[in-house]
Amino acid sequence: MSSTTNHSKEIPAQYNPSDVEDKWYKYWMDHKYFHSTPDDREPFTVVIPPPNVTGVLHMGHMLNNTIQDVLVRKARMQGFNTCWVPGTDHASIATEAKVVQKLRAEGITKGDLSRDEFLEHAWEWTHKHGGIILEQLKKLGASCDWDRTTFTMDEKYSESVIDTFIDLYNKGKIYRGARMVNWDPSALTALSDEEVIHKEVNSKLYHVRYKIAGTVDEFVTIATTRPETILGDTAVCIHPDDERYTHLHGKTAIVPLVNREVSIILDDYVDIEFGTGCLKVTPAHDENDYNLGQKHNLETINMMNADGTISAEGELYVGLDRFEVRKQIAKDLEEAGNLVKIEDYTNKVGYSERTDAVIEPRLSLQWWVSMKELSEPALENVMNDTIRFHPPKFKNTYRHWMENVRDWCISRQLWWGHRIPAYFYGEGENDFVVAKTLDQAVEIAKEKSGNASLTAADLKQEDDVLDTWFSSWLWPISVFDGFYDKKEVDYYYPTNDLVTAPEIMFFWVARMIIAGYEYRGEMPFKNVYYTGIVRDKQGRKMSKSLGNSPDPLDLISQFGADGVRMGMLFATPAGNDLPFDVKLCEQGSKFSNKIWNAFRFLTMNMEDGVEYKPTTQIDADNLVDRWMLSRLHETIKEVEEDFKNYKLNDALKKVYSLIWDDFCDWYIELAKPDTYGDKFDADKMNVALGFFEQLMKLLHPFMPFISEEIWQHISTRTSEEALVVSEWPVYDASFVNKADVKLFDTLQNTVSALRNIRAEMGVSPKTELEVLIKPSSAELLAAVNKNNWILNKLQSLESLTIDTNLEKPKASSSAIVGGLEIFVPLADLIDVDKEKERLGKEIQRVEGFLKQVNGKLSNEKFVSGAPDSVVQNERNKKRDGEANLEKLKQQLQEFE
RNA sequence: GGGCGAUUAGCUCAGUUGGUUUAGAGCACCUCGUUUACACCGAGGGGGUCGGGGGUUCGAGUCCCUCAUCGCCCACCA
Repeated sequence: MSSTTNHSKEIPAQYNPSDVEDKWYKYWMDHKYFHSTPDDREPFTVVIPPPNVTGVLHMGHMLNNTIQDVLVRKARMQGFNTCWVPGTDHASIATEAKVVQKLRAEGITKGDLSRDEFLEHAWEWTHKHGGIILEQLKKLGASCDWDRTTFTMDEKYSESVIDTFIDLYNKGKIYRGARMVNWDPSALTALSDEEVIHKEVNSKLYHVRYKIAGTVDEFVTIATTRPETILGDTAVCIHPDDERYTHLHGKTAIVPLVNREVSIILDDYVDIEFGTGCLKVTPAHDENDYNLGQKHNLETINMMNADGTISAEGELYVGLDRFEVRKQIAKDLEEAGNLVKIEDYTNKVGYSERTDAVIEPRLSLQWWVSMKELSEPALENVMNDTIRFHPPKFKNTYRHWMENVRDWCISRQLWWGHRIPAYFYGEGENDFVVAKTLDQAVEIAKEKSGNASLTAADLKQEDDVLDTWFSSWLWPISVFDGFYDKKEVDYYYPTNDLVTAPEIMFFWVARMIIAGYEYRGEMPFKNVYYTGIVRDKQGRKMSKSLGNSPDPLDLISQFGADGVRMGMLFATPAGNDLPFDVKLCEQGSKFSNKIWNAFRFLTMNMEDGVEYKPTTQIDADNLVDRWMLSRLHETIKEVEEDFKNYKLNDALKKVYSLIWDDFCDWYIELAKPDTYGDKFDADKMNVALGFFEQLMKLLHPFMPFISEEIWQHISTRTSEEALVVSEWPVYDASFVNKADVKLFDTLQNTVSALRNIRAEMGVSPKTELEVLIKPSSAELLAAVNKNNWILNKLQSLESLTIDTNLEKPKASSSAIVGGLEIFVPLADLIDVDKEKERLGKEIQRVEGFLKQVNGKLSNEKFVSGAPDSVVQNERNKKRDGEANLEKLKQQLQEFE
């Protein structure tokens, strides 16, 4: 395909992305451009936030992975040994829930199956749906090293998870203990604090009176939102200083319905102001109550089963669901005369992140990671910017969490995941050992129990698996097999950029940092880029359940991957939500088409049989070439700066504008041959192609497919080369000529002024105008004279007179641009009223401007207080403004 | 209840340490236009007292206080 000499081939006016995107992805893959192995170059490493293995691509993934790909592709072009590791997460609870659901649809309940049978189903499900999402990422253009695809339940990876558990246990950082946990009665497992979502709900506050023991009609009234827990009450609590209840000190109360006599305890935990100032205590079903129970030695009545139904210990309503009981017990309390009133009440209730079930505080024996010490380096190194957050505002959130970090509940009563390597040899709470294999466990158990005759048959492994995040916190290390083979991890670690959503800052980011310092003694990544949330037009988060998310693959087939990437990036500063609108993708695909047509146009202007070769050797005598080169390098510099600050959308907008506004609207327009039917001369074409090539390089990280397609057409290259691995443009200050940019800017404004006059006067662009220009200096005269062809080319002119001693023509339309006074005599065409209106508007504008300037200058304190340069600048503004005003007024007088 | 962050054109956002043209961009809107790529285009235009109030300063969209609205995170008030 290299610089074909037959250019007459028909190129369609519409760019069709699907024609080229699959082709180039395959090409990149076939040439192994995404594959990385350690070498002498500096590495640039990114690890993907592993999506759920059975998940499907949603808009959040699109945004997240587009950003990663932009960063990775740019680094690759800059010559880094770039390695973007893809993979998937086993997503313990989410995947297990899906498998359970699927089995239920087949009439099988989880309880009917053995652990091994269930896992067989789970693996089958995983193999069937697993990795679909990775295939979808390829459509987006993600340049991952697919040879490194990792799954958190791969054999080696799993080994590292288990070894980490054992290591932390041996260090005393993991312990087993009975605590109040967040219980998900639907998934039947404990959850970490982070997996609980607190939602504000409208509920009821039930006021219930408990009879004082030994009295006939003395009562104490408590307030509760969960009346069903009355069944588990083992005390009533009041504040010791509450004078309303002094007479109850030392008394006991009767719990309604169950008629249990419980003591009235005193504790300053009670808020006298809240409700009735009197609290019922249910130690087994509320964390605060549990603490009170510990303190006051209260009995615990576990009145609820794991699935949220009432247990035998509850005595009443046994087997009924908690919410059923809530309704029923209110009625029964009322009948019994114990219900005082029900108030509407708003409070926060915890829900399971995965199953949306209402969380039940539940006393149970779980495994915990002791977090305080582990998290210290992780806190410090984010606060001191060793690890940089983008945007930095998230440091606050991070600090707040880290400073108040609580121990991490890592055991889950599930089967899908890494099974905890603990083995029990007895019934006691501490009759267990932690070991990598059963054999090792036997040995340790013999020692710990003092029973030398223990055998493998006496040991029973813990049923629980580990929290998914207990495996993914090792991701930046374990994807390089970093626990067992240092070769790769020493090269690739620490990784460079992590791109993820702020919602998993605690689940994942913080914990990876913790694990990084614990196991590598170093940060896992240098930068964390937090993306926003993709929302619909109404501001709602896009989600499957709301059905408000477009299918990413549909979008790609409609607008092309390039168009969709553009659409996502255009409106996304780091950390800000993205209000998604397909119009943005449409804008992206229109941009593709614009670029395509620039290419098409150049191709149409190639002579058959001529070999063209893009060059960066511009025509030094041509202002337009020098201007375009300056603009290119100015933009390279700005884009570099934006990348440094992770302002990808700003970088993209600058590249967009450079291509569309500067290159297409001005450069190509001015490069067009003078005469219809003529082709470009070869030198001019080669310079244009040279610019185009540089532009495609700048564009490539954002729109990899169309840029590669065009590059392959225009560049001279060997068959092994590709844009994806070409050299990123380097800023060169010597190519930026400020004077050229300014002069060209003045000429652009001159053209705009003439267009404005035509538009306002209703003069067709084709009408040939007589134009007179009066430059304010001899230098400007020379410069404009030399480049008058630019005006001639962009405007249909009958004559062009440039003279510093110009006589102002009568009855002309006029404008002032930079140091140029422009006159267009339009004797018969001119509409005097319109011209007066035009001038009047301009005079008004300049007068308003001068008023402000004069206001400053007439302020004695400004003149004496402000720096000289600022005052001088205002004086210049005044001088120029007044001169312009004078000219405008004269021009207006012509018509009076 | 605590903390953080926002509030600039109809919409989405830029606006670096307060002082280069009486605030910029894209989209949307209005007018004109098929001129040698592109109507998925070109040209021109309208539109903002920078959330309200107060303060610091010669000077504030930019700094401080306060109020209002919105968003996010955290928290064991039943």
